[in-house]
Amino acid sequence: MYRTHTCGELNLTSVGKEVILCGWIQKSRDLGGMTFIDLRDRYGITQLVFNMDTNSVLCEKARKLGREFVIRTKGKVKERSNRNLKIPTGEIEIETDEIDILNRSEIPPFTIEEETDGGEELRMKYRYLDLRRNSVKNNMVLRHRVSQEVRRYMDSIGFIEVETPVLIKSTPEGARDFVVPSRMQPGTFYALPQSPQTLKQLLMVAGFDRYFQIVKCFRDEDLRADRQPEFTQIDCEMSFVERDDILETFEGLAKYLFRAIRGIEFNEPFLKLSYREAMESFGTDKPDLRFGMKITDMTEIVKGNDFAIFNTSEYVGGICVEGCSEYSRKQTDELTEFVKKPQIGAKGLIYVKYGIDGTIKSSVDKFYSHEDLKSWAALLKARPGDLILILAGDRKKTLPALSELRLEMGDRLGIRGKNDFVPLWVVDFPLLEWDDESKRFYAKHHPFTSPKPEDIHLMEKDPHKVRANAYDLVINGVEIGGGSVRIHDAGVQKLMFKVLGFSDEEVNEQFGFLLNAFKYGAPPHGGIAFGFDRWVAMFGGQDSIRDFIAFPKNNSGRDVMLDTPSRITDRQLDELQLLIKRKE
RNA sequence: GGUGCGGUAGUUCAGUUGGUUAGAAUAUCGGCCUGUCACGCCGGGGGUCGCGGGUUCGAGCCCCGUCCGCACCGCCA
Repeated sequence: MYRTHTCGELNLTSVGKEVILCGWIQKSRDLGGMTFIDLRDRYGITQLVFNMDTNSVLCEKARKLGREFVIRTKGKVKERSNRNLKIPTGEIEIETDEIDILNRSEIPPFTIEEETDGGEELRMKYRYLDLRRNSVKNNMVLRHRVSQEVRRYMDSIGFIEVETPVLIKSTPEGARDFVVPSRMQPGTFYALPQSPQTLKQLLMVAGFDRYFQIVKCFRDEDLRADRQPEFTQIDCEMSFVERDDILETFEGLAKYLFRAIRGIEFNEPFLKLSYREAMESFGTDKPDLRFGMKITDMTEIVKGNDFAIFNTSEYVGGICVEGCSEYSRKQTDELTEFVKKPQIGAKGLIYVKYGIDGTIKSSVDKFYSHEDLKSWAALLKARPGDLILILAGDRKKTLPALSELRLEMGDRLGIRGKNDFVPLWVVDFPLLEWDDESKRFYAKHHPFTSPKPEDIHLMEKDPHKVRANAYDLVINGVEIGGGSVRIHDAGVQKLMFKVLGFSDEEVNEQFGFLLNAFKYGAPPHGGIAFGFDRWVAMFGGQDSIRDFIAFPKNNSGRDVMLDTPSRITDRQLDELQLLIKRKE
């Protein structure tokens, strides 16, 4: 046998066994008369011991092994005289008879340890070394486990996994497509799917009824810590359902995963919040409900005094921060700086400190009486000891700013616990969104999302008001998934394209294949897609998805290990009949 | 496209108002060390201060440009 055991499995019950282990040198400790070597593989670390008295030749050989050398070693399992209870194999060691050096290693550019000294850029360049580290390796194992559990559960409730093509058709709606030139039809291009949306709908027309796929999707947009140009979705679709059937099915998946992966039980149904409620109470369509601190509309109560900002603002809103009435001037100044950052964009911050002794102090004492401030406190349900923070301005900017402020205060108070999970459904999104630049409506979700039946009559005369049969699964302020009931009626689909300003020719050219299919008996259907990377990162307790992807791209979409995107040869360009337009 | 922060030893960082030979830790190399497991002790080597220009008697430090990285805004149906 090439190896008999891994480096993670031997313990006191194995004492006396002859074993063969393979792995990488994690570290060696040379004490002169004896040398210890930590041998590492995927499964753990086992200590090898060499003694000058018993085998000086081998001991000298062991001393010369460098970090990350790959070796194969034979020896006998021995109980340690000094135990290391920090590792599972810490009660035994291998008394070594033989070492084969399978491969040498250069000195790695960063230390391959739990707490590496390597920066992110370097780790990405040498990702194959970074993946040797426990924390990153464990993330990959977690990812594997989640995908296995998804498949197990989806299969158990009758969903079948179907692979859809990766070379598909570009559509100008939505995100930018990654595009692949065709050699056989020069001048034409495939596009990589932003999601298999239309294909899964065709599978419904085909009668597949319950489909899912763990699938790569591609979007050529700028990156973030939680956004990669290629990412993985759990893509799902089902037929003969209405909205609540879909929500129930995938709430089941979510609950199953939380139980299987984190051992967390959710006995109650997930909260459902309408888009409108979410915006009004939390200033965002993906509220973090691990803590309260709801936004209160103060527009009316603050009007009528001489404070011009409040009188002229379209919207005034506030949050009540428990137990922060003793915030110092420095701290409130910091918060003011925070809301004035360009990304937040508030003009200023007004505070009311409701002292523990019942006194009220505010930054607008000149304009409002004690009674006025007391009535504000009552509206926000503030109690002595609380701090009220108020922003004013355009409703469209102020609510999101309050949302950011709320999250900031949540962080400061330490009430966004890494191990707390609060899922909810956000429902009844608007169907359409007005774009000022192109002076037209865009589908907020996508053009196949059905309007709520009771709102269809508003489609042409009041498109703003039409609500969609669309929903997001939000956990801890992160959009984990989103979907909708689709349009399966040709008339409604035509109306939708009309409102979006598509000509018949455009519709036909871009979506003809789908509308054709709908002529042949499309069942009512709907579905959802989950951001797999985000969900895994959330289970792993982190915000960035990068360390849950084996070989991620950097901030500017570059793979620094492969050093790509990169140029192709002139010959390749010729075959594709492509010319590169060079800037002057 | 924009904003902020950063780029100094293999690595992570410090570097005072612009002023001797640019430091620390760690890694690495050599020596000593028989129970280490963050081994310990002694010693050594290691620098295009991202790049280009400017100001100055003098620039790691100030100014301009540029490249790269991270976070965010726009964008992400």
